[in-house]
Amino acid sequence: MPPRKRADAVRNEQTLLAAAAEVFVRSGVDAPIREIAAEAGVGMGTIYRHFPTRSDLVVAVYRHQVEACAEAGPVLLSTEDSPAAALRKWIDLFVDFLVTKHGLAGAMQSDSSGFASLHAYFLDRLGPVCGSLLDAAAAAGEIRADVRPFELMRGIGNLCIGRDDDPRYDARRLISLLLDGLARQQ
Amino acid sequence: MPPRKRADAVRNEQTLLAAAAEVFVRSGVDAPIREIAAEAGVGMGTIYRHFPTRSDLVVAVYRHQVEACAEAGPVLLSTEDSPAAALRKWIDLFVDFLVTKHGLAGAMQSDSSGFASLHAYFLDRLGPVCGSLLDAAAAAGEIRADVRPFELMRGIGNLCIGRDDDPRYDARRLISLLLDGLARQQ
DNA sequence: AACGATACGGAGCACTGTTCCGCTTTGTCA
DNA sequence: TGACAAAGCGGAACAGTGCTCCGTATCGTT
Repeated sequence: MPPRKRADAVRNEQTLLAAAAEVFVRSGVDAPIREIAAEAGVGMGTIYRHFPTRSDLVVAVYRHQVEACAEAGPVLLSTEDSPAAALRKWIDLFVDFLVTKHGLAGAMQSDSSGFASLHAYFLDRLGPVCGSLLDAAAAAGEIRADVRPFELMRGIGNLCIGRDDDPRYDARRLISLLLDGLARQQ
Repeated sequence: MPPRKRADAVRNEQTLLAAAAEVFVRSGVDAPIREIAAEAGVGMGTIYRHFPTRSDLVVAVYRHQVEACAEAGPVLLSTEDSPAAALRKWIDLFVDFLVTKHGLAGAMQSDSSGFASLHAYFLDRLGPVCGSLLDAAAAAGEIRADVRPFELMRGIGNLCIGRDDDPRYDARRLISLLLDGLARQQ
C-alpha cells in the first residue's frame, strides 16, 4: 500500500469539488479553469493534478453532488418547518445538481457506457430520497399522493434542458409552478 | 429593393460554403475559423461578414449540402456504371453531409424549433432522392427491394453518431458492411 | 476615367487550456 | 524536537482560438 495522501491534498480536493459545483451552476460546465481555481482559492496546477481532464472533474463533482443531495434529504426533513418546505428546498439543490448532470453528457464524449452507469447510480441513490420526501409531504396532507419520484425527477430534469442563455426561459420558475400544482388543492 | 450584392461577394459566399463543408468533414464543426478561411483562401473578416455566428455558417452549409446531395442523386444515377454503384457514391456524399448535420445540434443551442424545421426539410428533400436510387438498384436486381429510404438514411445516420475521436470506431466501414448486406444475395 | 460604395484581409486584442518548475508544506525518523 | 525528502502547490509562460477594426483593394456606376 502506498503512503496515504497528504492532509492538504485531501482538503484541496474537497474544496475543489465544492468550488467547481458552485461555478458550474453559475457559469456552466464549460467555465474557465481559472474561474474554478479562483473560487477554490488554489492554483490551476492543483486542479490539473487532481483532475487531469475536464471530464474527470465533472464526473467527480457529479458523484459528490449526488451524495450531497442524497444526504440533504433527511436533514431537510428534520430541520424544515414542514415536509413540503423540505421538498421545495431539496428540489432547489436538485436543480443545481442537474446543471452538472446535463453538462456531463457534453463532457463525456461518446463514452455512453460510463454515462449510463452514472445515470443508474443517480437514480438508485436519489429516487428513494425523493420518495421519502414525497411520502412525508403526502402523509402531512400537503401534496397530492399520487406522484412518484421517478416522474417528478424526470419532469424537473426535462424542464432544465436547454436553458443555457435564453433569458426568456427560466426553468426554476416553471418548476415552482409545477410544485404549486403538486400541492393538494383544498 | 436595395442594390444587389457585388459579384465578388456572391463568389466568396459560394467558396466559403464549399470550403466550410470540406473542413467540417476533416476537422469537425468546431474547426477554427482560421482553418476555414485558409481553406477558402479568404480572410477571417470575410467569414464573419457573411456569417456573423458559427451557427449561421453551419446552418448555411447544412442547406447547401442538402441541396448538393439532392442534386447529386440523379447525376450519379446517369453517370455511374450501375445503380448500385451510384447508390454507394451517393451514400458517401450523404455521410459527409451528416457531419454537418450532427454538428448542427451542438451549434444551435436550445433552438429546437429551428432545428426541427431544418430536419423536416432534410427528410423531404433527400428521402425521394434516396428512394429513387434504391428503386433503380432494386429494379436492376442489384439489391433487395424491401428497404425503404427512411430506414436506410436513419440507420446510416445512427451509425455516424459519436465517432468523434475514437480510432477504434470507423463509421464508414460499418456502413460499407451494411450496404454489402443490402446487396441481393444470389 | 473617376469616384463613392462595398467588400476584403489580417494584425491585434482578449481569453482560454495546459505545461512546467521553483517554492512551500507535510510527514517521518532519528 | 529538528532536519530533510517527498509530495504538493501556485502561477508565469506558452500556444491556440474567437472576434473586432480599419487601411486597402475591388466593384459598379456615372
